Amino acid sequence: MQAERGRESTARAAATELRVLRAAEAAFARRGLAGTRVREIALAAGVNAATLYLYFENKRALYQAVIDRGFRPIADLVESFDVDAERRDSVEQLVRQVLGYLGGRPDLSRLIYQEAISQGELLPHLARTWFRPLFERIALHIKGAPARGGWDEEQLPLVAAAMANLIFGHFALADLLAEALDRDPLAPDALGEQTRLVTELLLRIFPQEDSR
Amino acid sequence: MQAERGRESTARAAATELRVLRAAEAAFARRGLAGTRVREIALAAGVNAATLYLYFENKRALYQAVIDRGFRPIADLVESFDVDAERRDSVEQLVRQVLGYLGGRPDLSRLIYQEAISQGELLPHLARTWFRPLFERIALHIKGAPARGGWDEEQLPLVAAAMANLIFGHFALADLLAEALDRDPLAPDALGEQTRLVTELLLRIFPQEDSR
Amino acid sequence: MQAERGRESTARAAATELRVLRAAEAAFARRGLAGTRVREIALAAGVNAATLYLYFENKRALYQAVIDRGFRPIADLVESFDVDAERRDSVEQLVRQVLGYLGGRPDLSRLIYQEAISQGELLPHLARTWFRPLFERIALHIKGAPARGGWDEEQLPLVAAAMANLIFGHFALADLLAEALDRDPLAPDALGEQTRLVTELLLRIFPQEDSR
Amino acid sequence: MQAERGRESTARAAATELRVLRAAEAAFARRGLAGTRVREIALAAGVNAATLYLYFENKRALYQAVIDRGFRPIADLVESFDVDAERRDSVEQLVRQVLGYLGGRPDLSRLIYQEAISQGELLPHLARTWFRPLFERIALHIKGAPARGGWDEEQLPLVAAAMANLIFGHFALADLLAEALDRDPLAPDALGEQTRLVTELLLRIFPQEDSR
DNA sequence: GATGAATGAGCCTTCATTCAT
DNA sequence: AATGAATGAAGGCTCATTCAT
Repeated sequence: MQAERGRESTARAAATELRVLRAAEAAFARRGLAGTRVREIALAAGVNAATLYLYFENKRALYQAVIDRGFRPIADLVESFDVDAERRDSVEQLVRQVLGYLGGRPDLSRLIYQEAISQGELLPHLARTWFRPLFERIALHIKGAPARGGWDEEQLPLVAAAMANLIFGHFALADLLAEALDRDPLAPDALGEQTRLVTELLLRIFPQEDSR
Repeated sequence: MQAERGRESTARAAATELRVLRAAEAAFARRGLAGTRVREIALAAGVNAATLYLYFENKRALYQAVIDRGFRPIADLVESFDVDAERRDSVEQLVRQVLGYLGGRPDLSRLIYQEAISQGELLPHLARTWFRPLFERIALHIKGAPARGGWDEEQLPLVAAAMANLIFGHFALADLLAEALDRDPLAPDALGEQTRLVTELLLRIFPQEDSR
Repeated sequence: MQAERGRESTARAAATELRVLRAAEAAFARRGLAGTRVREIALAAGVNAATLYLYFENKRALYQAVIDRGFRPIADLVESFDVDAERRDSVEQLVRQVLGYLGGRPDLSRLIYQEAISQGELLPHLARTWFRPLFERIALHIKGAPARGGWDEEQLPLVAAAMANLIFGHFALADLLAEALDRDPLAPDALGEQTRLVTELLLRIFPQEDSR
Repeated sequence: MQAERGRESTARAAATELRVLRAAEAAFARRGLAGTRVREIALAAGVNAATLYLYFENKRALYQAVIDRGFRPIADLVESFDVDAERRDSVEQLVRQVLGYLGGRPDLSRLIYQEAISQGELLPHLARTWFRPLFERIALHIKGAPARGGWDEEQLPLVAAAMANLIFGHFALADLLAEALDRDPLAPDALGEQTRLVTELLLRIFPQEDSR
């Protein structure tokens, strides 16, 4: 009984924490750390504001937890990038995978821009432990391509950064694009087109003989 | 005398208003409307917080004024885009011009993402009066290119959006890139390289016979 | 248990709300809505200013609540006026009752003049739902008196108003009278005399054969 | 020239000061010292807020000046009360004179209640230098009447106070009465009736053989 | 585990007041 | 004489956070 109750209780606690994390992710992504109210997160999570403090020391700690939770999967994805995946199929598949994940959680892209723009305290950590490896991996990939796609070596980091902007920006700017294009950039068909578009762009950026 | 006195007085007021607008632009760009404290703007502008209210009805009105002031020049720039400017020189020159302007005021790019991400009230206005024409102009430009650069007609809007991300994202993410690349993306040499990069990308995206 | 806890909790909240209402009544009566500081109410109530907002939406709502709470008993009193109470005993008893109530809460009389003088938003409501019936009841009473006390029908409303001034003014002007008469008009003996005085005045205003 | 300019200037200054005093009287009467804003007085007077400080040291001094200016005529009126004026004509004439003056400046009555209710700093001064003599004079008048109108000596001060309430209250409560009676208590005909009413009341309060 | 009640700090805004012109 | 520009000090209200229950 005691044990079961503990288990139940633990399960309940975990569920509550998850609800809080989800609500916090959405709120922080939209309005940033300073612009988000604790009560608003609590309301969206369906709990009392005081309850948040059972799970997180304070608002900042919750923010940190949101970032950690949100970006671990992305770090894993980056880890799995296969540098040798040079055929078109592979590129398109990879793009589809990445866009698919980001499309399902557009708040992550928003968080990146939030952090970068507001010079959040987590920015250095984010930049070094995740973006730097990502850029290096892309640069490595380009280097492996025949004739480096025609880019100078010193241009490679900027090229990598441009690619990141291409991918994440689509989601971060989704609302702006929706308004300007009269179309929802997060709808499945739009995501499909965006996948084709990015794939095509990548191939133009890094032309590969064997993919033609 | 009377008139001059009035002019002097007006001049002082105008100078104060300008200082406030500049300080506000920097602050809003970084932390958004909700995240920015009025006192912090006042401090940065070197005036008392109460002084802000001599020039702007409230924080929101100041925000609006910042947006209006910041984006009018961009709107003018868009207006002056020459659709027939198809030679490489022209493209590079245009890119240099745009990046030069944005590089000097990176806060404008940040404001765009802030507004888009936080779904600000000015977003629809911004999207319709400025981004939509911009995208249409770009699409028109692509259409005029031989074989449309190989893009389907329905892809064109997304291509235009991608270009916007490419250009503005560089500035919005500047701090993140600085941290990840160990290099200041706003430094003159970096801007120069970015200009070359974007020009090259544009030419790959919209290949033009006479530029080869 | 659950219920009791809820009741306890509710009891504490109710006690706090009551302390706030009392403090607010005293402050508003003295300095009016605009002249009263929220912090000063909170201080008098022994709570933090933020606590007020747990119970009332804003200062105006608190003011409204004070008025509502304060005047309901008076409205009930008016309701219970017995038009046929014509004997001297009855008149004196009624006057004693009214003056007794008002003497215990002189802030209510002050609130009336505050509202009337400052043209508060609640004035029309107060005038129509409470004063108008009061005046009508008094006029009815006079009409029932032999020869109407000698007043013309069209004078009756003004006579009723004069009586109201006679009664409420004593409390509203209490501090002025204290200073001018070197005597506390709210002390029990002064209230006793005032009761005799008003009774006598009423009988002169509305002479009644059977009361002589 | 110089002198004339000075004279003109002085005349202009006096006119400005008067406009300010009038605007201040209206505002203070309605909302009291604490509830009245300096800017609002300035606006109503048609001058810049800074101009007020050319004529009055601060808001409190202006308030004092308003009180002084407003009540000097009343003090004079009290001074001129003729204790021996016992015939009905005389009483009615006096009442007409007082009500006429107060009816033309209802803000004075409002100021009295404001000061008394809010325990203003000027209250003791007002009470001792003006109300006390007024009450004494009335008491003296009553004493001189045959059989004192039937009042005990110790009741006389309260009787005098009641009379004051009767007279000033009509103007202080004017807005409330207007709403409750559907009639403007400050209109000429209403003032006429009120004069008759008060006269009649006075005669009942202080019956005089030779006036019958 | 969860919450209602409470609060100190701080936010946006307004106020009375000053001063250079 | 008059005012536009400016500000220190509140004023109303909200926020993140704590704690008894």
